[in-house]
Amino acid sequence: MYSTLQKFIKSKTDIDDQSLLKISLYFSLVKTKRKEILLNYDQVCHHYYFINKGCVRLFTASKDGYESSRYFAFEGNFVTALPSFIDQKPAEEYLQTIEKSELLCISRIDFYKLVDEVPQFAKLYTEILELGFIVAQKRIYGFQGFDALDKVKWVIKHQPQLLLRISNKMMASYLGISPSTLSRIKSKL
Amino acid sequence: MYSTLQKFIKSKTDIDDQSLLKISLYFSLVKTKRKEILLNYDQVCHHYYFINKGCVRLFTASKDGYESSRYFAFEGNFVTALPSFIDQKPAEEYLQTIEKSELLCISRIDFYKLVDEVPQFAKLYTEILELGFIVAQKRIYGFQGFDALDKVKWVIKHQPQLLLRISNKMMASYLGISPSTLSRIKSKL
DNA sequence: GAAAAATGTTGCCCTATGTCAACGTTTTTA
DNA sequence: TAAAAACGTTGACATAGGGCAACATTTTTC
Repeated sequence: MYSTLQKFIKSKTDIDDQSLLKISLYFSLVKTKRKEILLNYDQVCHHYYFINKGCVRLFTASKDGYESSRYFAFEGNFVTALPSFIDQKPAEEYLQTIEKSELLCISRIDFYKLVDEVPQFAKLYTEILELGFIVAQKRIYGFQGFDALDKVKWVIKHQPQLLLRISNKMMASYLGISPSTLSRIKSKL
Repeated sequence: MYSTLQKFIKSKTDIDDQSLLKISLYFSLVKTKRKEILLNYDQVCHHYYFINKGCVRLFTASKDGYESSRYFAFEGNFVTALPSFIDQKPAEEYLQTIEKSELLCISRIDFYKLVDEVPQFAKLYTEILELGFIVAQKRIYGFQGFDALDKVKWVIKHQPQLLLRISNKMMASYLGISPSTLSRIKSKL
């Protein structure tokens, strides 16, 4: 149950087995169906998730139902609605599984407790933040000034796995283009 | 010289005067003209800057000279090309003052030394990362799916000071719209 | 495994916004 | 402070990509 998580942590920091076990035991297993909402727009986010299996999507929806996908996290990665998790304000975004998934869930309280008590976990958190920041940067700036074709090419180059696991509709909402346009572009590649 | 920096640090974490002084002494003063390049596209970023006075812009330029502004930092804030600073790879972006400025500069080596040696500084770094992440998020997602008018309104609401200190041209390159369009929109507000 | 629902594709038309150019205004430089 | 350069504004025009609808295909549900 904890092997993927432990492998992930070991890959990021030098850690003894005892600390690793201590960390692990704060995580509980959550099994979900596909399209299950983990966090609603108005909710404050109290959990961090590690994905053992499946895929989690971070997105928003405008009043008229238009969805805008922000981020997709797959096996072996952490995901949460970080701004809400940090500030404890309403998320203004949704967390949702897009496949049947197995998640390891830790409460915010326990998470920050580990950050305080286990230096390696603090280091891990710093690396998650650094990496998150870099990915977010690449995402914004990778797209800035791009037309639809360039965006698709960018994803093919930098996140090819997305195209394989994500529906066209979600892909389009991630790229900020319409499904029609995405469809037209794909037919010309 | 260090008073703004020290005020900033005190506002983020509980710290004794000795640690504060220790931190301060690693920073050296850099005075710049306007439009001075602090970091070039191909360079690896070795410094973190705190802005005592003035303004620093983070941007990229495509081969044909089109500039895309990423971020503007003003008095009392830290700024660097973080992905390059973290990974020590070429920045693929520029750092530039847009006004005559006074910066406090710390080398990457000293910066991480402080992160290791001064717990409050580590905490400060975590907060900078958290905040940076949140701001980057708001930036991406605030703009996603917006047309030009919505983007301008978003900035008026969330970063009104930008409109006062930044030229239309830079503002447009920040919003990802043409100066003409920005000009037309402003005339209709 | 049949019916229903969701998703993907494609054509037609339309709008927002880019490009270019002309001109006025402000800022910079010497 | 005068000349040059950069910037801002506005009009005419071109075009990428959105909206909608019809139909095809795939996925889900019972």
